[in-house]
Amino acid sequence: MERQILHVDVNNAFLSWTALEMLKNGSKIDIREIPAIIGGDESKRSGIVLAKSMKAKECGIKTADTIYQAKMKCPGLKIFPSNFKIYKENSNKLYNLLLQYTDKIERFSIDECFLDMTNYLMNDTLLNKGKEINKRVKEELGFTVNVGVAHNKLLAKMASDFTKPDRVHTLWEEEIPTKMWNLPVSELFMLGKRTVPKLYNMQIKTIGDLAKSNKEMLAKKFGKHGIMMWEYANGIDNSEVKYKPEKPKGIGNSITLPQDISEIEKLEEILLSIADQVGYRLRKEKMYANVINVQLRTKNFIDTSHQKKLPAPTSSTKEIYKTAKEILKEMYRKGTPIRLIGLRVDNLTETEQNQKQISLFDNLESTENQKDKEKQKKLDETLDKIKEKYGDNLITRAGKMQVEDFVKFKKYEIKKEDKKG
DNA sequence: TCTGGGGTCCTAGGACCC
DNA sequence: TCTGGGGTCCTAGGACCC
Repeated sequence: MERQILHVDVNNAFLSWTALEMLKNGSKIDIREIPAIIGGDESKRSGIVLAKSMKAKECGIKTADTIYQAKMKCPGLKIFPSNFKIYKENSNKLYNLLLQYTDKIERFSIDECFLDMTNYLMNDTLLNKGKEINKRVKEELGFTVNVGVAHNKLLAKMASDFTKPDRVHTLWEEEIPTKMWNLPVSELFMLGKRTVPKLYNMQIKTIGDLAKSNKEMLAKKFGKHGIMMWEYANGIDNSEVKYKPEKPKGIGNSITLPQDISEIEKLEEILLSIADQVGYRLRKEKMYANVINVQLRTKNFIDTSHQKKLPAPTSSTKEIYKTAKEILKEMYRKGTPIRLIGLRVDNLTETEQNQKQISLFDNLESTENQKDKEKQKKLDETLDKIKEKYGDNLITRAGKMQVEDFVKFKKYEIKKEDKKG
């Protein structure tokens, strides 16, 4: 049976939501009406464009431009910081409104949802439902959305990306040649900046060119990705709307340092505070990590990552940090200026026990070791509770030296702030 | 005054075992 | 002395998304 799919996409989400918040707080200007962007902080070296107003877009500003570039393109540009707490709230409001139409909703990102409306149309048409959602979001929530209307997720997503803002577009199978095939191939979902130039060299310039090209040839050249892009270009997508929240496959945090760091001791301090965050998030998910991964980015933007599989799954901050520290030691070349450091846990499982290890390892483990583990667990639990209550800003491990290290880092951050001001 | 941070999935090569 | 593949696990890196 034909499926009935909607894709709801908030227009300039971060900027619109910031605009609403400002208006709520008495602002006289609506930043949606002027050349404005939501951007990172240049002094923290995270100066990129996260969202832009229509007027900023008209200047040629693109998402992920540097703020420096954006300013050059548009003198007089207004720049505002992001606020993810506000974004999450608005995202939830949208989700709750959409729940009135179907419970089969996939939250594809903070500002995008897929709705499976099959069996939820109630004698109405899919297009009418899309129009109703578009109208109600605007009237009840105060921001606008684009709605894509189609028979699968890919086509619904492509449709919502047509003219913006505040529009409802269909993309039925018979409309593919007129509405989609004339678009440049770079507009197709999942075709990024690496693949597009390769296709151009093959004289594949529009989505239509791709649709009419040879599938086997693409498979040979691009593997699975080649088959997928051919199917997408032809509007083929059988994937389901994943409405049940899924357990994460991995959890990670990373930080671009306010200034390059070339001393491993300092990198270790930062790694500890990241391990603390990651461990906290992992325990909140009630999951255990089997793989620890450390990522470094040099001052010249060269990324490397190394990982290690653990003998048994863990959620202990201490163990995560211990392994991460070993990995860092192995991969870090003395004196290299580091711009970014990150820590991820992967291969997550829902149990602490690794079947293979139960009989072998646990029995062999000394009682001393077990006691230490118990102690660590208690410590993690206690610190988690404190974080829950007061936020996770100034809480760190209990070890005296490590606390000092953490304070040192905080001071270091503050010093950078002062310099800038 | 260049270039965020959070993810997922895929591929390729080496180690190791049979 | 020389010469096999198949399968699985592990790791590093790349590509893509928002």
